[in-house]
Formats: sequence, structure tokens, C-alpha cells
Amino acid sequence: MLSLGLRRCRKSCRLRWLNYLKPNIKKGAFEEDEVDLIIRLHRLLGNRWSLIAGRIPGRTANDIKNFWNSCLGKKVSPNLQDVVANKETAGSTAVKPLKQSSPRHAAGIKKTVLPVAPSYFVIKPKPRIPSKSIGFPILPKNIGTHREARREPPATDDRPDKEEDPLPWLRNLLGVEEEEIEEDGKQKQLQKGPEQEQEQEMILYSFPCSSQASEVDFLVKEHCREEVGSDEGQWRWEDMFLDEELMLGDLLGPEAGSKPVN
DNA sequence: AATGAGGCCAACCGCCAAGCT
DNA sequence: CAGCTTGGCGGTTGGCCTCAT
Repeated sequence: MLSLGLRRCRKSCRLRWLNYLKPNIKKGAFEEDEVDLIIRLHRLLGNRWSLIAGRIPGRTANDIKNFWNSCLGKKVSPNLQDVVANKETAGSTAVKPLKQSSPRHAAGIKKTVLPVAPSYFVIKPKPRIPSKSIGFPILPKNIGTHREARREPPATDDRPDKEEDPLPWLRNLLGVEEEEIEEDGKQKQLQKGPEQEQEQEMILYSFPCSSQASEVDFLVKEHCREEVGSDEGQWRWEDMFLDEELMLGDLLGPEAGSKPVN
């Protein structure tokens, strides 16, 4: 929103570039898949817009934040239980479309189909901030960028030798074993068996380095496995795993594709 | 046609941590 | 080690737009 008397400092200019001018920024309508993904990610991450935006190519944190505050926030959070009830009675996940009184708004969102999740929890990854001088190649970059994360002192003292097996250190770095999950005010601790340990090792060694939310990715999978298993209609890791090369529709699983379209 | 209400969204603000001197 | 600068973040503001009356 430009005004004639607007004076921009460097910070404002940068912000404007990042949120508005940058060429790869996607403008216009939020696709159904994007809306669905935003809702899911918000359930997991809360108001961590930068992390959410990191999983939605072309959208900025500001975009998503505005979209949530003006549209989704009002519609989704307070009525989640109603939505669940609607599903049970009507046998459909579709709910009323968002306000479309104005063309402007209609251009901003095509339609909304809310996913249903009976339990509501927020994952708060334990922050780990590796030192810049760290010599470990598979570390996901930009982890722990959240403000909350930065408050935690970096775990650099027990950094492993490059020759050593990095896994225990990385595991500690990610805080996987003692990760605390909030669910309805209670706190839980994740526990793993030998098979899960093995799978975790595979995940750790194949960690996607390009994602800002790599740590979250891992924790999401861990949490989904613990909390909801393979129940239908529940969270799935495949739903969350997003690579920029992939299409959103492919990531939301078959359910998203079969949702009714108005 | 005028106007008030409500919504959208770019921009601003304050806070925090990393990096530099 | 302290102070300053810079960058990143989430929350909030306010101008502009559309619609209803």
C-alpha cells in the first residue's frame, strides 16, 4: 500500500521485496490445495508463518498470515468441532465456502474444503541452532529460525568429529527422543522401538537440506506415527512432505483429489 | 448518488538473536 | 565483553476497495 509520503528504510525496502516484489512470488487465488495445506500446517505449527510459507512455494509468510487472519482463522479454528460434527452427520468434509460477497475476495480464494482432524495439537520443535562453522554436511539449513528457537542455546559443545558417527549427535541436535508435544494442555514424550530407531536413522541420513522446515518435517512424521498411526482421515506424513519440484496436488494424497468440487 | 460497514492486504512496529567491531 | 547493526519474525495498523442500505 503505497502512499505519497511513504519513506522506506532499508528494512522496509527489503520487506517489500520479500513480500511483494520478488519475481517468484505467487499472487492471486489460493488454490484449494494451498488452503488445505495451510490449515494442516497451522494445526501442527501454530502461527509460525515463515515455516508454513516455507512449505508452500511462491507464498510469503505475510501472504499466508494475512490470508489466515482475514479468512481462515475465523472460519477454521473456532468451529473445528462443528466441522467434525458436520462430517459425521452429512458424510462430507465440505463446509460452507468462505465469504464471497466481493469479487475481490472471490479472486482471493476459490473455495475452501476444510480437512477434519479430531485432535488438535501443536508441535513445538525443540530448537537446535548449529554453529556456522559446523562441518557437518547433512545438516538442514535454516533450522531453528523461529524466535522461540533462537532463545535456546545452541548445542555446539558436543559437536561430533567429522570422522565420528554423527547420528547420536544429530539425534540430540534435533531433540527427537525427548520431544515434547502439546496436546490439550498435556505433555507427552515420544518413545521409539528398535524398528523406529532404524527408520529414524534412514530419515536422518536422507534429510532434505533444501527445506527451511526440515526439522519440523521430521518431527511431524514422528508425531503422526505416534499419535494417529495409519487411521483413515488422519494426518499422514505424505501429506506434509513438500518438495518444491512436486505439485501440491500430489502431496495431499488421494483424498484431496477426490474432494467434491463446487 | 451518498455513505457507512466490513474485508483485504501492504506496510509498519517491536522484539530478538546473530554477527561484527 | 559490550555495544551496535542487521536480518528475521509475528502481531498490528490503516488505506483502499466493495457492497449493502
